[in-house]
Amino acid sequence: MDFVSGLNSQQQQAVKADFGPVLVMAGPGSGKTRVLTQRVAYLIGAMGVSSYNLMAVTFTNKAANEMKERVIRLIGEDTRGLTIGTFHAICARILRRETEHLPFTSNFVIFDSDDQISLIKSSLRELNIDEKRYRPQSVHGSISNAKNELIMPDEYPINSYRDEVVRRVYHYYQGLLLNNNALDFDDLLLWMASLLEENLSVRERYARRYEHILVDEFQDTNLAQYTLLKHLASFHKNIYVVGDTDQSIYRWRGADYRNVLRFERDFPGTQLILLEQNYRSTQVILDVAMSVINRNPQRTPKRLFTDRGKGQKVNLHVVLDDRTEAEYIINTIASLVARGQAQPGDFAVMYRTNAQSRLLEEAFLGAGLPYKLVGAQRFYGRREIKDIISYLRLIHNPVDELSLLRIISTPARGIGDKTLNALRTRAQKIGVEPGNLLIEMGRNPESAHNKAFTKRAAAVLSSFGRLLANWIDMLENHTPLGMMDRIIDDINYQPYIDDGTDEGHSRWENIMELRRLAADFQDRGLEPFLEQIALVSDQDTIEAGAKVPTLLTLHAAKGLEFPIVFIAGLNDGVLPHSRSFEDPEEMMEERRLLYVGITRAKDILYLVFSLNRSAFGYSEPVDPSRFLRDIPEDLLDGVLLKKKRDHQASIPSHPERWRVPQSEGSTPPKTKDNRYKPGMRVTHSTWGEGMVLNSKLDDSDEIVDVFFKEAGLKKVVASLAGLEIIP
DNA sequence: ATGGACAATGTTTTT
DNA sequence: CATTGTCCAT
Repeated sequence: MDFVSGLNSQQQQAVKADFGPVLVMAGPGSGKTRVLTQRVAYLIGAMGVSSYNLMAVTFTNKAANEMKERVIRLIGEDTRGLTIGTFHAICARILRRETEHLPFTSNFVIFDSDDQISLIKSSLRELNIDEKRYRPQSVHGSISNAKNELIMPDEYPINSYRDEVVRRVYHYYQGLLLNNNALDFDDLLLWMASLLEENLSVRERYARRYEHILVDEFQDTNLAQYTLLKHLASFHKNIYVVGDTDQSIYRWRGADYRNVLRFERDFPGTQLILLEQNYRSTQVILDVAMSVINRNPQRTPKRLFTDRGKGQKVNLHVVLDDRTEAEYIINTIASLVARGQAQPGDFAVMYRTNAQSRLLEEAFLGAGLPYKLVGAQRFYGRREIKDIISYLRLIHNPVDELSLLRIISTPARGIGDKTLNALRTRAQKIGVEPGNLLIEMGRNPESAHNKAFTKRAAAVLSSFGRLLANWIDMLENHTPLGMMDRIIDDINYQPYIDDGTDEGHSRWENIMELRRLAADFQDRGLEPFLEQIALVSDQDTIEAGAKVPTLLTLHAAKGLEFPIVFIAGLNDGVLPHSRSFEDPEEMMEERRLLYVGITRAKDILYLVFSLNRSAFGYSEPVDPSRFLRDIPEDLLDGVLLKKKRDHQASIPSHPERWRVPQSEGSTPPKTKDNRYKPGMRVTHSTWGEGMVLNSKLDDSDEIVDVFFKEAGLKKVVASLAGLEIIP
C-alpha cells in the first residue's frame, strides 16, 4: 500500500524515516499533522506494527479523533488498542489502571480549575494564611509550576518567606486532593511521571509495550511530560516528535521549547527532518510572519516559502477605539460576504485576551450576524452544568467533598452552615468522610449517628443520604443519561432552574445539551463521561466546517487555519501584553503568539490596532503594537505607522468609519469643554490637513489625536498647535 | 437558612 | 465594568 502519495520529498522522508529517535521540525502549514497521521498508518500498515504497541500524543482530543479516523481510512482496519489522545487523557487512563501502586483509587475524579482554586482557598483558611496577601490564584500558579517541574512539596525550594508559605499550602493542598480522591490537571502528569520514575516494573511494562511513540506539538511539552515520554521510550527508543520552536506559546504553563534541544542530547543519533514548504498561506503572509519572528534572537533561522504565489498585501487598519474596531471587523466581514467574495465560515477573528471577545460579540449581535465563540464562558463552567456534574461526580466518588458541598444546598433543602458543620464534626470524629456518613445515615435511618444531631438536622441529612444511596444503588445498571434524568427528576431541578426568565430558560436548554452529550456515553459508563468532561478543551469544541465566523484567542487558534483572518487589538499592552513587558523571554513568547496568529491565514490577513482602548470602563490612549513596526511597509496596505514624507501615508479610505457614533447617553462628562470632536477636519500649519480621532482634557488644556494626511498620526496640545477647524 | 443588595477588587494565555 | 465576596433582611 502506498502511504506517501501526494507528499513532497521532505514529507515522504519524514513518513518513512527509520526507527529510532526522530525529530521533525516543521514550520506552520507544512503538513505536520498529515505527516504524523501517515506515519502512524505507515507503521501499522507497512511495517506491521500492532496498534496495541503504538502511542500517539496529540495536543487536543479533537486532533486525536481526527487522526484516528484518518488512520482507519488509510489502512482500512480497526485501530483498537491504539493509545491516542492528549497527555492528560492518556495519563488518566493509565493511572486508573495502576492505582495499586498509587495513593488513590481508580474512581478518582479530576478537579477542574474552579475546584482547584476552592481547594487552595480552604488550604489557606485552614493554615491561617491571609488570602489578600497570598492570592489563591497566584499560590496555585506557583504550585502548578512546581508540579510541572516535578518538584514535590517536600522539595519545594525556599528562597523567601513566600516560598515557605507556598510550600506549606502545597503540602496541605496535596493532602486535600488525596482526601477527596481527586487529581488536578498537573497531578495527571506528575503522578504518571513519578510512577514511571520510581516503579521499575511498571516502567518496564509500559516501555516494552510502546514500541513506537509519536508526539505532536513537542515544543509545548513541560518537564513532567518530557520525563514521562523519556521513560515510556526507554526500552525501544522509537520516539518520533514533531514541533516548531517558533510556535511555542505555553511557557507560562511550564512548556519549555528547549526540550527540543534536550531531546537531541537525551536520544543520541536523532534523525532531524525539516519540513519547510508551506501549503497554507500566500507568500506575502509568510513574509509578514517572518518579519515578525525574525526579531527573536537565538533561533535556528527557518525559511518559509510557498508556491501559492504572492497574494494580496496584508491590511493594516487603524480605528478610533475598541468599539469601532469591532464594528470595522463586522462591517468588513459583512461586505465581503455581501459581495460574494467570501463565505461567512471563511473568517476568524483572533485576539490576545478573552475579554476582547465581548465587544466583538456585541457587534455581531448588533448586526444580527451569527458567529461562533471558542472558549471564554465555557459550557462546562456554567452553574447549572456544574451542578449536575457535581451530583454525578459525588455518586461516582462519594469522597468528593467539594461536589458534596456544592450540591447539598442546590436546590436548598434546609441544610445550612450549622448543620453542615455538625455533619463534618461527626464525620471527622468517627473517621469517615462526610459523603459516606450521609450515605450510611440514608441507608440506616435508625443508626446511632442520628443521635449526634438535632432532630431536624438528622431528618434532613438522612433524607438527603437516602437520595444518594438510591442513586448509588442504581449506578450499576443505568447509563450516564439514565442517571442524569433520574437525578434531575428526584431533585426537581427543572422548576428550580427554569424560573420563567429568559436566563432560566437558557439554563434549562444547557441541561438539555448536556443530556445530548451524555447520550454519547450510553455504552461506556459514567467514568469516561466524567473524564471527558474534565478534559475537554476549548479547541475541542471547534467544528471543522463552521458556517459562520469564528472568534477565538490566539492560543486557541494554534493548529487551525482560515481563509481570512483578523487579528484585533494590536496594541502595546494587549499584544504584547503589559504583563510581559519586563521579561524578555515573555516578550519573545508574545511575538511567537503573533506569529502563530499571522500564519493561521490562508489568503487574506487583516491587522487591526486602535488609538484608544477601554481599560477599566474608561477609554485611554494606547500605542500601536511595537511588533507592527517590524513589518516592512511594502507588504502592507492601509495605514502606515512611520511618519514618512511621502503621501501614501494616508487616511484609510473610509474616514466615515472613524466618526465616533455620537455617544448615546453615558460618555464621561469631559465632552462639555472639548473644542475638538472626533470626526472633525482640521488643518495645522506644518502638518496640513487631518482628521480628529480623539480629544482629551488634561487640566485646562486639550490633547488632540489627529491623523494628518501627510504626516500620519500626531498628538497635539490644542493651545500650542493652532489647529483650525474646517467646517 | 436563604437569597438579595451592596462593596471591593481585579484583567493573559489553558489542560 | 463585571465578577466575587460579605453583610443584612427576610
